[in-house]
Amino acid sequence: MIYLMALDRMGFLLKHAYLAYESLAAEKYDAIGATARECGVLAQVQATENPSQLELANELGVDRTTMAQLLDSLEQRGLVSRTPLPTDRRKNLVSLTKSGHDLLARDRVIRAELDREFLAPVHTAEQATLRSSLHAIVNTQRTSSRTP
Amino acid sequence: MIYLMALDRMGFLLKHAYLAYESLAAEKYDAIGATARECGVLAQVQATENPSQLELANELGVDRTTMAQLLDSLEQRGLVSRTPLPTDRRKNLVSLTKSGHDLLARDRVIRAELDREFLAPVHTAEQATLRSSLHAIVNTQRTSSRTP
DNA sequence: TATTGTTATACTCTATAACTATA
DNA sequence: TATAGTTATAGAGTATAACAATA
Repeated sequence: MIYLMALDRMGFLLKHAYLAYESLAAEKYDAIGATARECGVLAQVQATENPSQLELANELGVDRTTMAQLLDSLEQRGLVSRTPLPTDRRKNLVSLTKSGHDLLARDRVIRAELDREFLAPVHTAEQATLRSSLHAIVNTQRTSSRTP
Repeated sequence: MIYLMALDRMGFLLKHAYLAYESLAAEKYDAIGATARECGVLAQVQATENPSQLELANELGVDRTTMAQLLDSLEQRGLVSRTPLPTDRRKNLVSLTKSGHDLLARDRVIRAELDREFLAPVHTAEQATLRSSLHAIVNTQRTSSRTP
């Protein structure tokens, strides 16, 4: 009888694929003094155009306290600015600085190389499938676990 | 100009797919009083047949101190036993107890349902591709980062 | 002297709770 | 009274370091 190894389990595969990506990303992103995650926050700020901190947190699936910490660091390094919304001063509108924009340009180059290297073991034809499958899973889970 | 959202980044997709799986797994596995991860350890013990703690740790990609903690808990619950190897008493051979075997049988049922539900958003034809792609990535990274 | 396993400790990531301010 | 943001704290998961036993 053949026993299924833990190595073939979905949980193991997802965890270690994630860890492998993070490890490779840490190497590559070292050159620009920011993490892949931080660049993800910047990208979301750019895509959303002046989100509040809470909107940003909800979009990225993190707690607002975690977002506050991330933004503290990004702001201290001059990558984003926080501006109180005049019509509702409880909200901080987050926007990219010039440095933030510049960093995103460098991020794009690094990420292209990172993804290329990370996905190298997967046949070219299946790389898009991998991405779309993950996308489908993540979108399903995220939309079904939203609080009303 | 259209900006790429952070939500489409590989790191984000992998992380949240992993978190979604863990969240769903935590629900399902609650019924048997063990985690998916613990069942993965049991499965690896079964597949390897009497591994030492260190072998087990290396195979599963965790630190030996982490493995010691995992095994402490599994042993206390009567799921595995540790036996010093007579020819090298530094090594503990890990083996499944009857309860450990029984739990693995229940794990198989739970995992089938869990995977089915988790992979539901992915077309059936692409589910195997997702698994094989992750497998290729994880195996590549793991074998290339082994210490000699 | 090197290896296996154990224990104590520290670090990272993240969330919960309590607080301030604004509405 | 509810919401946005901040701060302090705690928890999970993991690794590093020091140690004991064995080789």
